[in-house]
Amino acid sequence: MVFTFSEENYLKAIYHLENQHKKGVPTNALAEMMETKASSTTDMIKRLSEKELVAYKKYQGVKLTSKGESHAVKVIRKHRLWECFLVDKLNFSWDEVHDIAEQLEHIESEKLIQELDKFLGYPRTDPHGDSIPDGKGNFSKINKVLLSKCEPGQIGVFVGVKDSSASFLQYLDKNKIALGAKIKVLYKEEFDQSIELQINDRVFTVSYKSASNLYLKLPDDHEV
Amino acid sequence: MVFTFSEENYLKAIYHLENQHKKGVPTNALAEMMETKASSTTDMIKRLSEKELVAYKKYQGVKLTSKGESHAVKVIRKHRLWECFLVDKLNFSWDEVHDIAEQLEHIESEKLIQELDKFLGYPRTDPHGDSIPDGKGNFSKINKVLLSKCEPGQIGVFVGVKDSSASFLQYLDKNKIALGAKIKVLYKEEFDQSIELQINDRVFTVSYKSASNLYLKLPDDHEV
DNA sequence: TTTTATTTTTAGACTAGACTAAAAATTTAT
DNA sequence: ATAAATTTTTAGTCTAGTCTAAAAATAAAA
Repeated sequence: MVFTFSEENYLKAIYHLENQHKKGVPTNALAEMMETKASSTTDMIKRLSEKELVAYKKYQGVKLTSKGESHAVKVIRKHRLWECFLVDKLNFSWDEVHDIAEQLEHIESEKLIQELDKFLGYPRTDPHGDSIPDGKGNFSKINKVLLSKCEPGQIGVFVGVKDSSASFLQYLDKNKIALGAKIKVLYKEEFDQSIELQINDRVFTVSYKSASNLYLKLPDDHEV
Repeated sequence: MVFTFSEENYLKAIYHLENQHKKGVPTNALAEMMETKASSTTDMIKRLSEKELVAYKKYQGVKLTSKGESHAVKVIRKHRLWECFLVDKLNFSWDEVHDIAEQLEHIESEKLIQELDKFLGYPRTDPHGDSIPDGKGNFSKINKVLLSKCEPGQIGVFVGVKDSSASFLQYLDKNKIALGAKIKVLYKEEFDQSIELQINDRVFTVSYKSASNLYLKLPDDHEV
């Protein structure tokens, strides 16, 4: 089966939205993520449905079929491997890689991605802490939790970001918050939900918005 | 200026055809290289002309403007650098890289290509012996000549192929003819223009067709 | 130089992917 | 439970890039 770039981008978007919308991704949500109009989205959904990549009933939202999901995961695998390549081999910083990986993820060659994976030493996470599916599409789902959901006293390791926009990543850099940092929640301000943390050896306060973009791995979590 | 993949492919094709068609590339020649119909080609020529990438007068064939040529060279630079990457870093053989490089050459990022160039150690030729334009678009034009134009007695080094199709490259591999081989023309058969050569230490005969795809660098050629 | 052959362009149609505006279905609120 | 608001779909249009068939221009041949 052959995929257009556009089809791949929609599949990816549906994949990501399915977390929030377990009973079908609404057309509007998909349209917003794709930055298109709902009518265009309906058109694409019909095409994807025709190809049996999504299950679709009018007005009921859309879900990936196993075929659609498996392809979405392939694209995500490619995206994340290319991000590793850019950071590990070509001296890019983590806030510069997203847009280029958006292009590279559509390059079609099984051997290319296999060899790239090998060349990079089979990395298990990308520069933003997201885990990289293996050749068969299997994730190592690590048990991470949003900082904004943590309670004072909890301790964890900063393992990923939710929103990997350049501006957020640059904010983290500027404030010396890097993947792997040990974080302890000291205090949650009731008024604005900002959180005071101990990060490595200093005290730092993040807004609620920032806290909702930071993933921690808690020490009592054991991977499968 | 933003370019579609299709526009870039046409620019590249025109660039290559300009060698054979100094006074304008005929629509049919371009259509044949692009594997499209002449009518489609005329349409594209008009679009390129609109963007001032080509100079075009009806029925007169088409020429790249300096703007068009400079972009064509950029695409060629990317193509050849990616080929180097695939062969040098990802264990591809020279007959496997063309199609993937055709995809990768359209990835848009100045920094990416700069860093890739650096990462590869600023290679000056690609795996097929074609020279790689530098960041400013300058080629080191080496003085190579087709084997089919050589006369008995001439000696040269095999430095490149004209047609880099997988089947031709595999034929060379099979017969242990690799870039860098020292070749002496022993005899040209008048009947079918096949050429008997001494290659390294053995004697080998190539057809006229093969000879017209092999470039030699003659010893009396001095680069600029 | 007139006819014939070839090349190139035009005209009109198709598809993918987008859009706007309007209609239809669903959900929310009174 | 009906009205109002929201969401989704349909209908029709647009562009890029392709096609076929036919017309027009150029080149080759008689």
